[in-house]
Amino acid sequence: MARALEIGTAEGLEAVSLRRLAHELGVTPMALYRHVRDKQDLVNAMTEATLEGIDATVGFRPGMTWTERLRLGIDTYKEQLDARPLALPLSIAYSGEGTPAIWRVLEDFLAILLDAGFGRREAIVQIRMLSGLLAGYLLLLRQGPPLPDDAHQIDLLRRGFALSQLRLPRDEFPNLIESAEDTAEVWLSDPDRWWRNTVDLIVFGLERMLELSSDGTRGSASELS
Amino acid sequence: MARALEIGTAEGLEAVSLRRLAHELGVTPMALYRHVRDKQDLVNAMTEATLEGIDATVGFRPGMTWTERLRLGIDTYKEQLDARPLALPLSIAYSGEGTPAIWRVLEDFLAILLDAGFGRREAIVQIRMLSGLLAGYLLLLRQGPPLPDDAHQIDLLRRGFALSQLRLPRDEFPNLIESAEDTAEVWLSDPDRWWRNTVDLIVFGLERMLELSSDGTRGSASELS
DNA sequence: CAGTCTAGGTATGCGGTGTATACTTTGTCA
DNA sequence: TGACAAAGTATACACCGCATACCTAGACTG
Repeated sequence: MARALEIGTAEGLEAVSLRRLAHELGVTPMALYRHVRDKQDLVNAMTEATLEGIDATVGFRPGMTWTERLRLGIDTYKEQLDARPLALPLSIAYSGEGTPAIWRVLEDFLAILLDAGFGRREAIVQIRMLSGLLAGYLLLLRQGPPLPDDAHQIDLLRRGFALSQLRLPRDEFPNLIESAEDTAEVWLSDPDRWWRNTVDLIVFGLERMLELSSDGTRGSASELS
Repeated sequence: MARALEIGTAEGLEAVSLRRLAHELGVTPMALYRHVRDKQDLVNAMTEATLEGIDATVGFRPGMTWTERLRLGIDTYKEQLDARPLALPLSIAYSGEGTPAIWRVLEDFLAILLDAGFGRREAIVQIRMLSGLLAGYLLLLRQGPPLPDDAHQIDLLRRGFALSQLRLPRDEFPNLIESAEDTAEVWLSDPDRWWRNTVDLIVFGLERMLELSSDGTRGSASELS
């Protein structure tokens, strides 16, 4: 049932309505309420079905350092989300208590951070932050229409983008105007570039937090040495 | 016009409908189409009106280092968004080319990063990433009902949260189960804590990226020295 | 076998949504 | 005074989620 739903969903989440779905199934709209309490309930079911099977640890191999596993895990997680176009919109609309797949990911990243040397509470805080940052970032990454394949088209878009900034008052926005063309190029370019940048920032940041954390531990609870 | 709209909006964005708004204004629904092309157009107008006046640089003073300005700017930005409950939902629904307020923020952060020593292109990439991360994080921060004031209520919620994890199979989720109570406490706690943590991570990450960037510059384009 | 019970499906209808088309009012200014 | 444009109205269409009441076919049981 939820399956036929995903099919009807292959063309946009907001196109999924109970009536539409019922019609697609050759059935009366109200029949769906035998299987689903609400529309929200439907959304939750869709979410859990979509997220099912996500596993950020697929490429892990024994000798990896924690940063290697973190990087690979984040990338894998992103790839698997990318392979599920509805994952993000559904996650936003989701209202349940959490799905097994999400707990799986939490567990795996928690293991990485604990292994890295974070204290339990610290690791959890980092995970909390990480999940927020990543989900949000992925979300933003997707918004707006995908770039056209035609290079000329892209160029046109960039020109428009740059122009709309060049119209700003020069004295109030000196840097923005100075960089308009660069900005257009960065904004409307292959997302992989900023994705790499983001992962770098997160890993570097976590490394530094770890240093500070262990320093702080020795400093405050100075029992050893 | 857009004003009377924000009023009707003080009680939830999804409660804003053209018909509702028209009724509230003592006017026929179709009358609104004299002032607005679409509902989307309305949303865009609301967005620009809501974001208007955001200024992340209010507390800046002359002697500040770039990290101080960055931290303060991010915090100020967050505060001003927090003061506008509709800012995030509206930003998601927004479909325009960008608002002056957003460009203002971009300009200010761009200035900070350029001053810090990032190259122009690098700075733009960082800004791109930063805006995604922050917007997403803020978004996630808000989802779910706000914590109840009653401490006992909070405790109940936490117990439920922890319990739902303790039900997981122990051999598959060892860390999650071990940390269930801590997780519940972190998840359902004052958001300021993870916010601080997030800002720290971003600043640390950027500092490190800056080091690498300048190293890289000297390494590749080794003209000086 | 007869009878009940129930999971699934149907019929009808209410109140809500955005918006297209065509018409009417009203205020301003030449 | 009359033209004209801005603002508002009337009506209608196609969609939405969902409540209530009714029906049907098959399984399980006495």
